[in-house]
Amino acid sequence: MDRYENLENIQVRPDSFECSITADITVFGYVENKLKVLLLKKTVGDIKDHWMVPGGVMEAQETIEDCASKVLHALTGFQNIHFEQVRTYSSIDRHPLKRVITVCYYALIKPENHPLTLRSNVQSIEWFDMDKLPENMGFDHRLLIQDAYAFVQNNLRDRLVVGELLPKQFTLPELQNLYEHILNIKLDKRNFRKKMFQMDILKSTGEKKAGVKGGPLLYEVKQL
Amino acid sequence: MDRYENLENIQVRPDSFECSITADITVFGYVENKLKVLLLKKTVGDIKDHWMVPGGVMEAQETIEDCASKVLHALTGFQNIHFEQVRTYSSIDRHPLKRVITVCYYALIKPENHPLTLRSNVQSIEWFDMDKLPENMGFDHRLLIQDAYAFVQNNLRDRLVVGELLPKQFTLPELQNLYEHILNIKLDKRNFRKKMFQMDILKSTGEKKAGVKGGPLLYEVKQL
DNA sequence: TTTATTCTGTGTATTTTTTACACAGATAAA
DNA sequence: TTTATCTGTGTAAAAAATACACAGAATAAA
Repeated sequence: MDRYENLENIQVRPDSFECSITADITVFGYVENKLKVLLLKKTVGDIKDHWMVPGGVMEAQETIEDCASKVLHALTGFQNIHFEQVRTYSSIDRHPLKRVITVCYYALIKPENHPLTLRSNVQSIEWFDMDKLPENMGFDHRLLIQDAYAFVQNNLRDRLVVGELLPKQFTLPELQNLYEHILNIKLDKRNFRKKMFQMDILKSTGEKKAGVKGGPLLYEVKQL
Repeated sequence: MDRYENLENIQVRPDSFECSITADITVFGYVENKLKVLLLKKTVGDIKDHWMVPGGVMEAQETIEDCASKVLHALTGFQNIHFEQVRTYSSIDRHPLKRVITVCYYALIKPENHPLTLRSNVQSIEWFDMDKLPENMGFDHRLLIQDAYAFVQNNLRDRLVVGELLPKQFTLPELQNLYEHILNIKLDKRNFRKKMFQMDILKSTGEKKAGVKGGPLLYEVKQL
């Protein structure tokens, strides 16, 4: 006997089952030489007093990407943040109120460019060290962060995914530190530079960064 | 002025917007030394006479993965097929009848293990060469196939993603052909073998395949 | 049965890529 | 002015990827 034998609700119809969609964005930041994740507690909702990544429901007239922008802005004030899709989660009981599936994204930003403010509906918002995530996280958000982190690590291996993690102009040691902290490994200075230069993605500004011993040169990402 | 200023519908509520979810599965097959995609035309629905990948709506009591299994079985009869998530698409007008977002998967199967039959609601079902996809494809399914194909190629580079594309026991030349056709490049025989052996994923059965000149050895994938 | 044809299976030399490694010059701090 | 810290650079060694040819096995043809 076959559990699918008499299922014919394959076709999209006006009365097809519907459920809510949310976009969740794992926002990574890089500060004090540590990779951080932005988490918040809401003042309202079903799982108060639990930390979660920014997320919220999609509406009729928007794509999920529109929704992600909207949500990020509403909950953090951030605007024009680049993000990429990671994965979609659809466990049946992931949301206590009703059936909700969520499409997840990650974003990389530089916290000092985006000071945290308490927006409406937000009780607390904080950067957490990747290795010191709080115990009480809502929904499946711990899994979600894990997956997003793995995704970022993979992307970093052959592309340049600095995103907004560094200021527009940065030194090579700064870039290398970023890589080391995201990949969680130690890199050789000369080999790292060799690789970056042959990727041909950096442009020297000719200027030196003041206030640092050694007087390191400032670079920026080449625009295509 | 800010387009998001007075949006507060972030929170999941009982009356949050809902829409239908579909799972679409790009099924790749490998036959006659060619990589193929399984497409079908339905007898009912909104875009008749257009080829599309198997897909259908998710219901209340199932995850999207459940849905993908169900849909695949309903439309093709295939069962116990392994598939992986590729990406979620949410353009507003992608479906003519109503708002539908789709979560896409890919699967790799061996056509000769899964003969095509016309199931209910299916008008035609066929394997198409990857480089000879039909003109009249429904929805955004051409894009969807492109993305799935790129995904498979990437996976193949460092993992073994034979899926079900080959029989349980296969020869090294067969495996190499598969790689060459998926990656669309020519590989060196000796180097390919060297790589496979040092990946340590193959187990020799000790038997030779009959009916082939040279008497090639049969291998199978090592189970962990 | 013999012969011809086609396919499999193997090792080594060459090139390319990756890794390891140390010190002089610049700047800030003392 | 001296000291301490950080930047910037090249080369040698190791590892990985690539290029390449022929003998043996099985089928197909004579």
